Amino acid sequence: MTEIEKTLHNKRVRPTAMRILIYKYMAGKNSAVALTDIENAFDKAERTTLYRTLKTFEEKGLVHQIDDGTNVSKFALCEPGCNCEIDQDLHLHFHCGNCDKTVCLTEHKIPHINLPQGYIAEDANLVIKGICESCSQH
Amino acid sequence: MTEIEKTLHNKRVRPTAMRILIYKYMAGKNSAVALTDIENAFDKAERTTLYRTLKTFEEKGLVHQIDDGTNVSKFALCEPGCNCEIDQDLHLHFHCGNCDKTVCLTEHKIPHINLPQGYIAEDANLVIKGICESCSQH
DNA sequence: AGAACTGTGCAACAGAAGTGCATTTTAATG
DNA sequence: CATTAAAATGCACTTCTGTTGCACAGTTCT
Repeated sequence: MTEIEKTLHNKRVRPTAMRILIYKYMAGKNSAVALTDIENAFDKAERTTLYRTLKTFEEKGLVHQIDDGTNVSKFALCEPGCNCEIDQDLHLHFHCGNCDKTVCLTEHKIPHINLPQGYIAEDANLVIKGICESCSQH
Repeated sequence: MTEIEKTLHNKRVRPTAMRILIYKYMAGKNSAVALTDIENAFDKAERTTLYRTLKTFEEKGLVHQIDDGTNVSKFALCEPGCNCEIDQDLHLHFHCGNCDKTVCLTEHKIPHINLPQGYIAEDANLVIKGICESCSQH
């Protein structure tokens, strides 16, 4: 049993061939991926399978969905300690307008905001847009 | 010349009948509107016209586009003093999961975030999700 | 082996966003 | 006021993402 199979198993996700491939693919990227990215990476892949796989991963707390403002949902693996399916891990995300990549800044949590009277916060999404580390060096 | 016509004129937007209607509609709402909302409000309206009208309004600084995480673009009128087409007015937005409305909290600016070395911020989007004022009273 | 369940593939649909082109409306000018 | 150029509008269509239903394949359990 490989590391990845163990990880899937720990999160109660049956480690099928496809799921392992998808997990491996995501683990190899340092930025969030869109469904279409995975689809293009393996040309044998079915959109539906990927779609449902990502949903399963998300439900089981293996990945989290990111809305970076591009109107395309992105996904990124959760950090080892992250329990975002129970208690949200509200880190912020950075979207580079140059290379179009979105990365998690897991060390940077969303600051607490005082809302007006009557408003109840349950979730938050903060995306910073600009130029990322590798693009700014050129 | 009405107030609205003056406002459009000041922003170099030709005040056509449709534009005045759209502006009036948005001014009457206290929450952000989607293109579909306007389409449904006037059944004579053409999607394309609305689409391009909103784009024009946005370019000329009459409205700002809001990405509230619903994957549907919303728009809201800019406040009188707002010059968000030049120098962004980074207030935050609140999306209510109950009534599905999105509102601007113009008094609440997005706090400054210290990014890691090499990252350059140009824009930011912060959306708080939860229960809004009027929904929490029931 | 057979039953029951889960995962996968195919086809199709829904909704939003966006484009090209012809026509109408508006503003500007003589 | 008639003419004309530019801007706005309406219509038809395309593309892309997300989503669902259903049938089939693969897995697990007894």
